[in-house]
Amino acid sequence: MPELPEVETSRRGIAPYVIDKKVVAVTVRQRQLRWPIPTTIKRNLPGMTIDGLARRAKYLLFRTSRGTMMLHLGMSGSLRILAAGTPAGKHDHVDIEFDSGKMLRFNDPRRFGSLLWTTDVDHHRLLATLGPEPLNDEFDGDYLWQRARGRKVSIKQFIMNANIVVGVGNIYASEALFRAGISPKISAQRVSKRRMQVMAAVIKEVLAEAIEAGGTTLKDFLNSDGEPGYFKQDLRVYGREHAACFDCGEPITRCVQGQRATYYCKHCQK
DNA sequence: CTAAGGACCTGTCGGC
DNA sequence: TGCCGACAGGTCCTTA
Repeated sequence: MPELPEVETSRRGIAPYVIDKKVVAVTVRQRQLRWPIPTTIKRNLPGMTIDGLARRAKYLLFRTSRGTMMLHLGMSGSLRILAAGTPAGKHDHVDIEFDSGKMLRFNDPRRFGSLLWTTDVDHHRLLATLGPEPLNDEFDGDYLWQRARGRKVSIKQFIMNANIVVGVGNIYASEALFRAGISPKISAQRVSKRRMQVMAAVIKEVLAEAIEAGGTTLKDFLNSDGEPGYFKQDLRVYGREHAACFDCGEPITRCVQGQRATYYCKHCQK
């Protein structure tokens, strides 16, 4: 479910309900997520006010004067704002209740998500080595080209590497490569500087468009039960194996790279 | 250092 | 209907 656009959409959706709100209770029903939820959360969070809600890569950062709660949605996590006391269903692992009478509920069937606590977010090991945010100015074609020196890995796996650039998930990696006309299989070091400039531009474009489309998701976000696939109508190659390419009409190809599915047009992408 | 593969976990879908 | 394998929007860790 969560690519960067959806994480950003989630952040915007929940922000009004958590910022400047005081936590009155934390309920943990299942602490075995990607990592066990530390006891420091239940110990530190109640009584604290959420001073800010930021996003770094796909982590949501809930800032308090005592420390920061880091939340990652993993592969199947979702957040909802509900009235406090709403009965919990399957995979509703954590509730954070506020003095407003609302609560933030974290649901995650596959439990690849995580909920962590840190007093030093600037040096946290999971954040320290991350590459730039794709929508920031520091991320551009020159940067990509420079980082690709000596990299034999495929361009698709290269742009999905969070140490190079964060937030490019499996769907938008395929989508961006299609828009750039670049084959997902070519080695990163063999992509010219000019083409890397196109690469960076389309990554920004596709993520920005998806965040924009997230407005629709945002609306449903609070009252739906997390149906996936809001961006489906905009996808040009992802999930379209054998279907006709929108540009040339040739069938879309599916292959596997790094154990993840890749979709591309052999005719349009070289 | 890079690259490749396994690991974590549940749910759904198609085929037999 | 039941069973089984393949697959799913992430990413860290181990090994070579």
